[in-house]
Parts: sequence; structure tokens; C-alpha cells
Amino acid sequence: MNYSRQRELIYQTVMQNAIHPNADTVYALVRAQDPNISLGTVYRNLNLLCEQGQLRKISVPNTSDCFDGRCDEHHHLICTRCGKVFDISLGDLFVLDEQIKNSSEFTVTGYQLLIEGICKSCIEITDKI
Amino acid sequence: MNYSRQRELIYQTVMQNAIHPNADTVYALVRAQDPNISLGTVYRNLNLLCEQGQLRKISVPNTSDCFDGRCDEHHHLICTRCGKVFDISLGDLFVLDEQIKNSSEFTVTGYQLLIEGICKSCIEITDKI
DNA sequence: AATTAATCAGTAATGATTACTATTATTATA
DNA sequence: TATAATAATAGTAATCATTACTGATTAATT
Repeated sequence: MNYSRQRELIYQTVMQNAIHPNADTVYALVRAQDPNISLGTVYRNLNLLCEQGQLRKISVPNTSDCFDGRCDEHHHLICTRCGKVFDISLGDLFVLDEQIKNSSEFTVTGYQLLIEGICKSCIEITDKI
Repeated sequence: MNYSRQRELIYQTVMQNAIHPNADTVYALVRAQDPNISLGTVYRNLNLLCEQGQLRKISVPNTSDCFDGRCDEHHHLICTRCGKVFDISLGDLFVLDEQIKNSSEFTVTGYQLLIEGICKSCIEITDKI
């Protein structure tokens, strides 16, 4: 894979914006630096970087996929009110491996735990009403 | 919500086909019973049934959403080779609640754990090559 | 049975993502 | 450092998944 200025910019943008941006948001952010970049380039490189293990793609119900620059073992909280995604570090889920091995013949390569709920500021909004 | 024959058929179809069908597959299945049903009706009712808590929507990276008639606490294995989704019952993840409460102010309403890996038959195919 | 409201089929529209193509950038090499 | 080969890009068209719209049909209510 050749170097590309655009890919580097896309990667840095996701790394420096820990907001779990979707492709469109990444596009908006990188355009500030490179107004001619195309949306297709953003999609292609986000997917490439995910395949390379440099980024993670997060699939959330009822909305577009979002991207995460953190690749260490961690998980996500999704607020079902405002849609924001938050990181959370939990003790390793590898404790589940044994259980999984016992109840199925499946070679586990990774876990995506999405915790649904309501975030602090959305709760506060409710309290005020 | 009024009764509808189409909704009943869609619901029964998901319940009786524990293959985690996506909307298109549900559409194909229900058309065998009701050739005039429309895809929009399938989508609308699948979403309605999910909102009512009668079905669950599963969001999987790089593919369309799929639907699950099992609503008891369980989780999913996704084979990254063949794309098939399998159910797995794990001990309650509510053990995580305390951890989550400690590291964030977030009101948890549910967990979606997607375990990625390779299923038994895909492993066997690899072995043969 | 008549009225009201919900749901439907069929189709158009939207949103997200991928594919295509001619051009440009990167890399390897002479 | 020029050149040839390859990879990546911008811009656009196409596809896939899903939702919205509309006039007709069906279910519930009086």
C-alpha cells in the first residue's frame, strides 16, 4: 500500500477527534484541511484503515457506521436519546471465552460490546422538565 | 395499534426462522404466504415490532440489519467468513453494571454483545484446503 | 351500516456506501 | 533525476438499504 497524503489526513483526523465520527463527519473535518478531497476517498480509506487494524468501525442501530481511533480493548456506550457514543474500559471480556468455547464451536477473534442507555446530560435534561 | 394480518405474518415468520433474517429475507419468506405484501410493509412492521419489544434488531458491520425473534437475554456470534449469525446464552452481563456505574454516569438500558469470529463449518473448510 | 383511524400496496425519494474512469501522485529503477 | 509501472485520487454514477408518500383497503368504534 502506497503512502497517501489523504489517508494520513483521514487517519489523523479520526485519531484527534475522539467523537466517533461517521464518514460524513470525517469528510467535513478533513475538508477543512484539504477542500478537494472526495467523499469516496474518505470511505475507501476509512475501510482500508479498519482492515489494517488501525481504526475500528462501530455499527450502531438506526444510524450510519462510526469510526474509532482507539484500538485497545474497550467498549462503547451509546446514548439512545442524543446518539452520542462514549468509550468505556471494562475488564477484559476474555473471561467469556471459556463460556463461549463450552457452548459453541466458534473461534473468537473479537468482541464488540455496545451498551445502550441514556447519558448524563440527557438525564439532566429530563430532570429539568 | 390495530391488528394486521401482514404484521402477524411477519412476526410469525421471524419467530419460526431462527436464522436472523434481514428485511429482504423476511420479505422473501412472507411472500410465499402473501405474494402481494410490499417491502415497505415488511420494514415498517419489523421496526414497529422492535419498538414494541417483540423483536430485536441486530446491527452488524458491513451488512444490512437483521432481526431476531428471541428476546430473552442472549447474545450473538457473527462469522466473519460466511456472515451467519448465531445465538449464544452467556451469564448475565449485568455483572458489568457496577463497573459501568463507576467509570461513567450512564443509565444502562441494554447490552448488545456481538462476538466476531469464525464458525465451525468455515473452520472446517479452511482445514480441507 | 356508517364513521374514523390505522394499515396497506405500490412507488418515489432519501441516505449511506461502493463502483467506475480519466487523471494525478507515489514508488521503484535505470 | 528522468522514466516506467503501479497505486490512489477526484468526481461522478450506480447500487443498496431504508424511509416517505399517496390513494385504496381494512380494522375498530359508534
